Amino acid sequence: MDKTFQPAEIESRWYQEWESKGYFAPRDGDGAYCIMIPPPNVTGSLHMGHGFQETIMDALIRYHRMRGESTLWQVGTDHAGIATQMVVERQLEAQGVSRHDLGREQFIEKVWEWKEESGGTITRQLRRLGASLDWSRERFTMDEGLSNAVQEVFIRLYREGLIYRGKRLVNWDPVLHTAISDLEVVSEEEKGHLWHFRYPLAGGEGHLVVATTRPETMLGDAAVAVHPEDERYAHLVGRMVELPLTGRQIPVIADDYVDREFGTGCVKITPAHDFNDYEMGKRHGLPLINILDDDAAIGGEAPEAYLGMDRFAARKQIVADLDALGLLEKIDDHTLKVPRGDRSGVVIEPYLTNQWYVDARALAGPAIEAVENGDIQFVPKQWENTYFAWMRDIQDWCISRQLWWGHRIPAWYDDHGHVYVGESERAVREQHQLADEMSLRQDDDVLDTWFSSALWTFSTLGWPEETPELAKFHPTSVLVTGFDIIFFWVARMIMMTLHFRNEVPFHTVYVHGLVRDAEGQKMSKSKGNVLDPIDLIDGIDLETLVTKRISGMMQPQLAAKIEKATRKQFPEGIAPYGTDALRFTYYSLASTGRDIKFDIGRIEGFRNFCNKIWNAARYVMMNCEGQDCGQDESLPVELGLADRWIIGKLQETEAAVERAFENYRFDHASQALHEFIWNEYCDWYLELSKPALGDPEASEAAVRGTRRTLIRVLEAWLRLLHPLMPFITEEIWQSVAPLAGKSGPTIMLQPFPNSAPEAMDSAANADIEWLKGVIVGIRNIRGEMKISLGKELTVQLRNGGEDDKRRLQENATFLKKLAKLSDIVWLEEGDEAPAAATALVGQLEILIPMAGLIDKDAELARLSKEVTRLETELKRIAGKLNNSNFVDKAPAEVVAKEREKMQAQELALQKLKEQEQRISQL
RNA sequence: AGGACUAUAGCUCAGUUGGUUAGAGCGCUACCUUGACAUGGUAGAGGUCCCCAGUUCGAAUCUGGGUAGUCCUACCA
Repeated sequence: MDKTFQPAEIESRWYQEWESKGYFAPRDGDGAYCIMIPPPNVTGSLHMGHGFQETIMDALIRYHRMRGESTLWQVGTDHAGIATQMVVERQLEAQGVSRHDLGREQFIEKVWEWKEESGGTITRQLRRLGASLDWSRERFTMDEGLSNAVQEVFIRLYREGLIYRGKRLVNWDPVLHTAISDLEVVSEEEKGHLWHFRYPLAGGEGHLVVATTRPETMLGDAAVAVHPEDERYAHLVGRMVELPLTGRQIPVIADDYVDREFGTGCVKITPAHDFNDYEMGKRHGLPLINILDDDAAIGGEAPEAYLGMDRFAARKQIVADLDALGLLEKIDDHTLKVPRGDRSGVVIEPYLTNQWYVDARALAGPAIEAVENGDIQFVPKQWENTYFAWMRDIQDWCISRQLWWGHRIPAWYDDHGHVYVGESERAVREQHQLADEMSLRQDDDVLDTWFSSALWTFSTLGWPEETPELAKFHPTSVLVTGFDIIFFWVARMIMMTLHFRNEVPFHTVYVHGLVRDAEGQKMSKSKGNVLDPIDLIDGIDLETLVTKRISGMMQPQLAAKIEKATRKQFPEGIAPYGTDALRFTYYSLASTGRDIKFDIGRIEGFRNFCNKIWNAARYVMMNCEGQDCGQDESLPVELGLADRWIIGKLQETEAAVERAFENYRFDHASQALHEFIWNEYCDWYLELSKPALGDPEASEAAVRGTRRTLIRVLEAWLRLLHPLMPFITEEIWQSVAPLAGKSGPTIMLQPFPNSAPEAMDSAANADIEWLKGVIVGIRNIRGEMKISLGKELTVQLRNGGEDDKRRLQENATFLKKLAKLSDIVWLEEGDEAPAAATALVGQLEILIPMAGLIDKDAELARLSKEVTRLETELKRIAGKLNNSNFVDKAPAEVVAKEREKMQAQELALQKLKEQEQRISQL
């Protein structure tokens, strides 16, 4: 074995082995366990958030696989309609070609080409993380099978009246030329203006003033509204005003939606270009006057003078024209929320179009109930509130997108605009007995990508066929996801699955936090703070990292800033840490919090942990390979104190890890393992094993017992650690297992360790704690008195009880070795004690003679520090015990515990004071 | 505007049902290349558990109020 752990070669070797041997596919087992991967964008690449999520799923999957369950981790990607189409369009653009030049069919071919070319990135990355996904079942939302499922669902919902088509206001992206759902619109506060315009009253005696943030929409105004109880304007309700620039007259109406306090209290109403105005328009029977075209330039029923003008140019023009007419009252600065498309970043326009909708309200009922009655549980539970809040106020879901890349809507129109929904044109003709010569035209639109991902849990298992996989693995066990897509995806999956399968898609939703950078900032390409998990695994030099971060940016002007920040944060680039260290870091961060700040310091610590594991195994192998380590069960075995202790501690750790897995507390699992392996197994057990193995007087059975414990405990914790650190555990396990009497081709398929409570050994724990106490006491004096470790000491023990005496007798060898002692003397009562530095373990006094070693003042200082500490502590306890309320009301055992504590501390204090006095007299 | 979450060591975070001397990792200080490991060892320093009040014998933990921050939902033209 190498002296340091070198992950790179080990990782690729083992992943290939596992995959080629088919270990990732479900095997027969007790019960089924299934996780569906939240499908990443097929043309995308993994970021830190993915890494975190995949790593958590892999731990769960490996854990349940080792527990003997029939385990499926379904892999797949989604087609990411808008994102992918945008990428391909941009590529074409670079060649000076638009998608319209190519035409729909050719364009889609190009997209498929791009998918073939770039689709491997994400799956390669998943493999690098060690994800044990069943690649043989890989699916893609645009696959034939999944497309069939999408079509089936659309048709059935349509026939049930749960999908309808309607002309409504939608969120229109004027650059992407498509409708998007409410969830795809992000509103951020931006600085803008509030323009005040005078609208003259028809008849010519005066005007009223309206305020607007979007002046250009005035071309489409259909009314001016005031509050019904607003006395200032009561006399105007029912009158008409002249709408400037349009030659139209519009009425003044009363509606209590109007806020009297805001602006002038008069609101211009533009039903075709504002969601609230649309609703008000419906209440008052106002006309919908569209004044935009698909590019959000002025169009529709707008006055000719403005036709074709871009909306923002028109805004300027209209303000200028009104000003010229003397109708501009004033312009105020105003901060407002501007809705932008989450993909394009452009300002979204409410725009009147024909779209397809899902009646979400109807589907929401059962979906709410499933969470209320516990069929589905969120972890942490608080996310259920988020879910309920959204579901109880759910809006109909606009599912049509004016894109080419996606599932085309299976609807055909005749020349009269009648719509026919069915599997194909032929099916539609047959069903409705339409003559062959009658022309039919398929709907141009495709479905929202989330429409197909909503079917993910069952469509990937073969639905609408009733496959054996569907029967076995559905409902799935747990969904692992971020809270940012509870609405987008989780809620919609629950609705669709309940409707079509009459069962939940999953029993548990584990909601994890979002990975942020070290400053707590969200990682994003435009901020230039993204980290590629693969770069943490393989390492990356600074120049490559900088280039990677500033290339292909939407806003190249930020490049300099990003370069500077990157050079500052990673002056040396990023070192290679390996997959296991990265994974363990993720787990250690997976607590219940919402934000996960990724600190590079953590991963370095866990890389060191990997090295520790590697070297511990190296030590064990050096001592066990080619030796008798108890493989022959018929030979006698004697277990020493340390052996019994570490076996017990292993059981405790196994129980803690299991509990952590059951509660999705991966941070607890990683902490328990880290603590056990480093602070117990390595720091103490391995050190204790050295004198045990080196003891010339030890019996063969005892040495065999130590070797057997070394190797078996190691073998067990390798399995315990495997779901979190798959590679290093596999590599080591291969050589360790045979010596521990285990065999098998891979650790992956070995049973997960079960805690055996009967092997926990409280007597051994107590003895080891005593041993540690004595050693630490001596080391402490050594440390503070600057006595080098090379100097062997003689210590004297005094005032101990029977237990102390026994423990000393049994462990003198260990004490000598670990505390570097030449001799230990037990002082009987009456024996003369020299001037010495003192440590206490319970009642037992440990004396280190000062002669020539220890400075009087230094020891006095040390003692006085200790005395002060004890006195403070004693005062606190005494205060408690002198309080009759405490003594009367607190549980007897708590009081007894405090009394005990006080007695022990008093005794200790007394001894230290005596010691202080004695030394000061020297 | 409504709601949620967070606040613990210099930094990143644990802290189960109220009773610990409030913990870990990283960082820091001192010493140490001893045969698994310097990606290491040993020892150490470091905390007003955001603030105020309350409940309680007892509060980092429970309740109320406040402050700061983050996020979500809905928005006033």
